[in-house]
Amino acid sequence: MKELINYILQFGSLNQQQIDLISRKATELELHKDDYFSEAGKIARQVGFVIEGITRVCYYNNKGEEITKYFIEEHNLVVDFESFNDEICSSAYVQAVTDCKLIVFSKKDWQELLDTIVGWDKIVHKIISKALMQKVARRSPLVTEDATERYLKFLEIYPTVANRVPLSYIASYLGITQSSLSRIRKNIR
Amino acid sequence: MKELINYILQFGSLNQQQIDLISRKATELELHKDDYFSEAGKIARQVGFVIEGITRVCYYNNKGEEITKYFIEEHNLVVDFESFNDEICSSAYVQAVTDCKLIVFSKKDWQELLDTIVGWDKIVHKIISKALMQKVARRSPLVTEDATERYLKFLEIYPTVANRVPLSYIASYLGITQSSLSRIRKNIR
DNA sequence: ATCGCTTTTTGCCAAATGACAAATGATTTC
DNA sequence: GAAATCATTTGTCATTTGGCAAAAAGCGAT
Repeated sequence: MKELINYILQFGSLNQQQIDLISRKATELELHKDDYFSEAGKIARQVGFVIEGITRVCYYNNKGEEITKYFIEEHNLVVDFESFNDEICSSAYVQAVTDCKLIVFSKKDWQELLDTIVGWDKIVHKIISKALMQKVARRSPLVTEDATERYLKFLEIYPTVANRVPLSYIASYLGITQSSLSRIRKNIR
Repeated sequence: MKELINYILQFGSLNQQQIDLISRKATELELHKDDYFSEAGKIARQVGFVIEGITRVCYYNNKGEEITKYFIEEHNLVVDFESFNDEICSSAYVQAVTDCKLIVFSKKDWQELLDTIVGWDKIVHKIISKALMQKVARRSPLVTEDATERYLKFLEIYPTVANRVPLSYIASYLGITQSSLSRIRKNIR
């Protein structure tokens, strides 16, 4: 919980009363490897914060291949923001890649925080904007690189992820095949 | 100007007085093809709105190749948001790809709008968030596709752009070579 | 330890893309 | 309108990556 509060305080200040309110609304949630946090075709009902473990957002393309859109590491918000906010069906799955410990807020409690805490909306906006910018910053450079450089960038971008997730997830994130990635890994060492 | 106001009103409501204030702060700016709106190494000083023409954001990679990060079409905000907001040096160029007509706000005037118009910050946040989500949504799918499908997706994503910008810009946006793109175009018809 | 299952590695060959250079086409300038 | 400049297309060949299948390695359950 302290971790969540510290994270939030990076984006704005809160008094003790506000912090207590947030803490009271928060619930712990454990996910097992491969569990879904939210699913395509459903409406995201929770905002989560990853305390431990790695999650990913993935979808299926028109060939039925499973594609990893991005990974979400410890100390990040995990939420299908569009779906959660606008109450529209999601087009992607949010899945635990390892066993995970999360702190979650229900839609109702989240709304209550927005209504009660002055400046909470600004903090949330900052958090979301930063996350979105990070996604752009991580994705864009990959397109223009060859497979090896993509993997090297991946290692920079997600230093804590590479050895904790299946190779196939990384491959689909990078847009290369498993076999190619396997060969690339071999050549790098 | 009407165009800008209509655009803004999609994201929230404003009374006539507020609209007038925005209109008074706005300045017209014409850019010629290849002019820079903002430059790498400098701090972005203006927020713009594209009335006519196409701009792009580009940068140079470690091999000195010029890479187009994305295009900005008519009726979109054009601003290096991080640089403008945090007053840090930009790492990218914002450039007119065709002759452009923009409406711009100086940093000072923009700040005044934020201070004066209740709810302006929310509207801006919405606009920015939407733009960022769009960037993610446009970029991510490209990584996992082959060159031909990337170009087809490009045509869907930027239907108004394909025939108005140099092939080389599109190629660098898609992460393929000019020659390949030229061949792909030939094969599609 | 062994079996069954999944993930990763490897081999082989085909297809896609890149690199480089030359030719063609388009546009600007004088 | 000819020359110069820039953008696009095309040709040739090398390299990278993908597709497919089999082998090897890792892992959990019994």
